[in-house]
Order: sequence, then C-alpha cells, then structure tokens
Amino acid sequence: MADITKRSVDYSRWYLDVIQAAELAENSPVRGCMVIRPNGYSIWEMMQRWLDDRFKELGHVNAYFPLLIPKSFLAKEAQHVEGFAKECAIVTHSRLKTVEVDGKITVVPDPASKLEEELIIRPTSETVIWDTYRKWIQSYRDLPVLINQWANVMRWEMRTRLFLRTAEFLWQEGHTAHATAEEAREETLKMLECYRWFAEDILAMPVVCGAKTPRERFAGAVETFSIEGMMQDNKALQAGTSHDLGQNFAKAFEVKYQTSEGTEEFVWATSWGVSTRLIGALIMSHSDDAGLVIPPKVAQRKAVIVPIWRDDEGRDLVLAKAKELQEMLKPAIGFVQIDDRDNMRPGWKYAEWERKGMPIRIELGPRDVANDACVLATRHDGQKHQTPLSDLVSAVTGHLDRMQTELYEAALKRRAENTHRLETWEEFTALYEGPGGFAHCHHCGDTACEEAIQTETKVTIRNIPLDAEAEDGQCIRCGKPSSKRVLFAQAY
RNA sequence: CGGGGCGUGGCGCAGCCCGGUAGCGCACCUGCUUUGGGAGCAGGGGGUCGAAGGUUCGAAUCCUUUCGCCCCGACCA
Repeated sequence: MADITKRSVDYSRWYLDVIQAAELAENSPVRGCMVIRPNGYSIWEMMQRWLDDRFKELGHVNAYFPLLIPKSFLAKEAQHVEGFAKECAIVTHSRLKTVEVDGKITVVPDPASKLEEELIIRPTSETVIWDTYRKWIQSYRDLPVLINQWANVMRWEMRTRLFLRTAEFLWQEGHTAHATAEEAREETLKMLECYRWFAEDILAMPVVCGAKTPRERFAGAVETFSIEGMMQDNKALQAGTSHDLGQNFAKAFEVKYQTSEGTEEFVWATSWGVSTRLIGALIMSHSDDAGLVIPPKVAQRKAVIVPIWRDDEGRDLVLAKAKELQEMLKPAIGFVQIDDRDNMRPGWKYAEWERKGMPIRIELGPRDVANDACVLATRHDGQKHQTPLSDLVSAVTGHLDRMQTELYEAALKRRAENTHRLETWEEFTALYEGPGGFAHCHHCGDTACEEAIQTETKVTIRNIPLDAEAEDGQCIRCGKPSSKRVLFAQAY
C-alpha cells in the first residue's frame, strides 16, 4: 500500500490517494467513467436510504424513466438544448457486425442498423419526463405530481475527477408539477431545505443555501437554488441543486391542465437533484492524512472488532468473547465485523481500518478479556478509550453520536475561520491569491462584471444566500450600488 | 483542444542516454516462528515492457504513428 500523499503537500493527489486507499472507486476502461467499489457504493446506499425516506415523508413517490431519449426531445426547450448539447453521448446504431481487418477480427457498427432517429443518453431527464407528464396530467385534480427517480446520467465532460465530475454518475432527480407558481416555488425551497438538512445533519457538512445568478442557472430554469459546502482546501463545492422551472418545460411539452373554473393553464414545474458527487464532498470535508473519515450516519458498518492473541488458547478465549460483543452490539448498531485474519498483526489492521474510515475500532486482547474490558478507538480524533464491557453498548453509541457532532462542529469552525466579509477589491484579490475561502461581498448583479471577476481571479459567485440581509453597499469590483451581499469562492 | 510529465507483474519503481537471456521493493502463494500500532526467515508463482508500424542478426531501449493516465489551462453539474 503506497502512502497517502499529505493534504499539505498536494491536496488533489491526497484526494485521489484517499479514494484508492479506502477502496472507494477506480477509473474504468472508458475515460471519465468510474467503477464504484463496495466501500464507496455502501456510502451511496446509506445516502440513498436517508434521502429516499425523507422524500417519501415529504409526499414523493419513485418511478423510473428510460436511459435513452429521442434526439428531437432535447431540442424542444431552447435554453435546455443550449446547456446540454455539447456534452451528450449519441446512439446511432443498434447492432455490431464482425469484420476482418489485417487478419484480425474486430467489430464495427452495422451500417444496415443505423437508427432513423438517433438517441441521446440522458444528461438529465426533464425532456422524457415532461413528454410523459403531458399524457398524465389533464385536470387540476391530477396535481401535484411529485415523482423522484434514482438513475444514472451521462455528461461527456472534458476533464473528470473521481466522484466530483465523472462522465457517468448516479443521482436522484425529482420532477414535480404544480397548479400554481407559488406552489412550485414552495416545493423548490422545500427540497433545498431537505438537502440542507441532509448535508448538515447526516453528512456533517455545513452548507450555504442560496439562489444562483442567471449565468449559473440550470439550463431551462427560472431560478436555481444550491447548497454550497466548503472543502478542506477552502474551495466551494456545489452539493445539491433545486430548480424552479416555471412553465418553461410545460410550454415546450404542452403540459396543460384544466382548472376548477374550466380554464386551461400550463403547469408549473420543479426539478432537484443530488449525485455521487456528494461522496467527493464527504471525503473532502472530513478525511485526513491517514485516510477516509466519514460521519457515522453514512457508515454502513459502524465498528470493527480487532482481536489480539498470542497462542491458540488466547485465540479461542478472545474470539469467543469477540462473538459475545458482536451479538451484544448488533441490536444497537447492526453487524459488527470481527477481523480475525491471522496473516496480519494488529498494527497492520489498525492502519487499514483507519484508511477505510471505520468509525470505531474495538481492540480486544487476553488482558482485556481478563479485565472485562476493551480498548475503543475513535477514528475522527484518533483517541483510545479503556471501556468496561458492561458499558460497551452505551459507550459505542455515545461515541458515534459524539463523532457525528464533532465532525460537524469541526467543519463549521473551519468554514467560519475561512469566511470573510470584504469591502474592497484589494482585500478580495489578496484573499484569493492567498488562502482562499468564502467571501461575502456586495455585487452589482451585472453578468459582465461577474464574468470579469472570474476571468481575473477564477472566483465565482456561488450563490446569493437566502439569509442575506438587505444592506446598501457597493460592488466589490465595479463600485456600482448593491442591496445585498453574495457568496464568492473558487469552486470545484 | 493547447502546454508539461508519465506508461515496464496487483501497486510503486529501476533498466532506456550507450540495442545483446526483464530486474528490485511491497503485495500474493507455501511452511515455520510471530501477533497490545504497519512482523521475521526460507521457498515459490506471476510481466506479449500501453498499442501498431519501422530500422536491425537482435528492440523495454533507436525512429514514426497512435492510445491512455496525471498536472496546468480552455470547458463544465
């Protein structure tokens, strides 16, 4: 196992090393795609469980729409096609045939199977879903439609990074239809709040909720909202988005309903999503030079028992006790693995479980068995706690709760230390030539000014925070009047 | 798509300049001794040297083309 590059040496390298060391994912034979390994996928499964339960509590149901979309669908909403056309994979044929080239058998698309209408691999599902909703929605009695789907999508990105930006990724996309603009806006903000809750309470990652500027808006949305987290290198990561689509898609796909008064109206729409990018966010929020650190709420397995022995007698004794502990812990935290591999010594196992981010490690040797105790090690702070076996269950659950809280508090503290209110362009450029971070500044709202800031400093407006207070000021760059502060940062 | 670096057993690398029987460390397998923070000894298995052409008696090494990866740009949920 190669050593993990230190964060302080090379943050990007560290990020990739952690993914490799914790066996989360690896590159696939196809550029830009990734194999998500069991350790990584288990995190996604935990995320799915929390979110899916919450979506359903909020009244949504799941459905599944197809991977392939007729090419013509994408052209129906003007902004939408402009936003996604450049990154679509296209299916042109339905068969291969074998041919011999230079004495070798190879396969080529069979020209006879060329598709009459080419198909697009979905970069997002608005179009096929709205085409379907047209058939489902007739009356105000059919509204609202509150559907979510768990799916893969593909966006042919130029430059990719495991989890943060991959050509294919897994996500959920909610697509809702409403009778009024107010109701759609309410849904948009409700789901944004759902994402805030998930990021902060489950992922232990504080986020800033706000509205995107027009140039950062989703292609086809009237208004886009996002949650933005701060990574350990002080860069921002957009961790979830919720869009108010207005009537754009309803008009493009002619989705109308009859009101109780008998008039005909276009419906109002939202869409919202989070993706496997959140796994990247998680890594970059909490992990350290020893490897992965994740909050217990998304750890499928919360603890491992590492038995220690010197001889066969000790081995029998310790393993028997370990099995007792395993049974004892099961009702509280589920399956706990006993790492009884005897081709490696305890020190190796400690290091390995630390790399993989196991929240709690229970060390159990003959001495502990004799004392009715064990050593309980917590991953996030590296501490060891001598623990009587009679207190084990409460100690474990207590440490898990503490870990969840402390990870959030540490992330919050780090964000606070790297968040600034700036008034002048000199302060602004100095911040981003130096350590970087979040900057709350006034901005004129002009897109050209926003672009100039990005060109000059690589800093973008992440969002306009929902809790920004009205305050008269002057644009950080051009000095024109502004009525509230926006959030600036360098972003992934 | 532009600039730079790199492709040699699973991983990390040497060998290349100066062509001549593919090596090292880790991992893996077997055995013994070990086991409270990354064990030791002995034996063993595994590589068309990214790919394709070319030069040559002979290519990991020289030449040409090409593919992929990493970093920096451009681009971007």
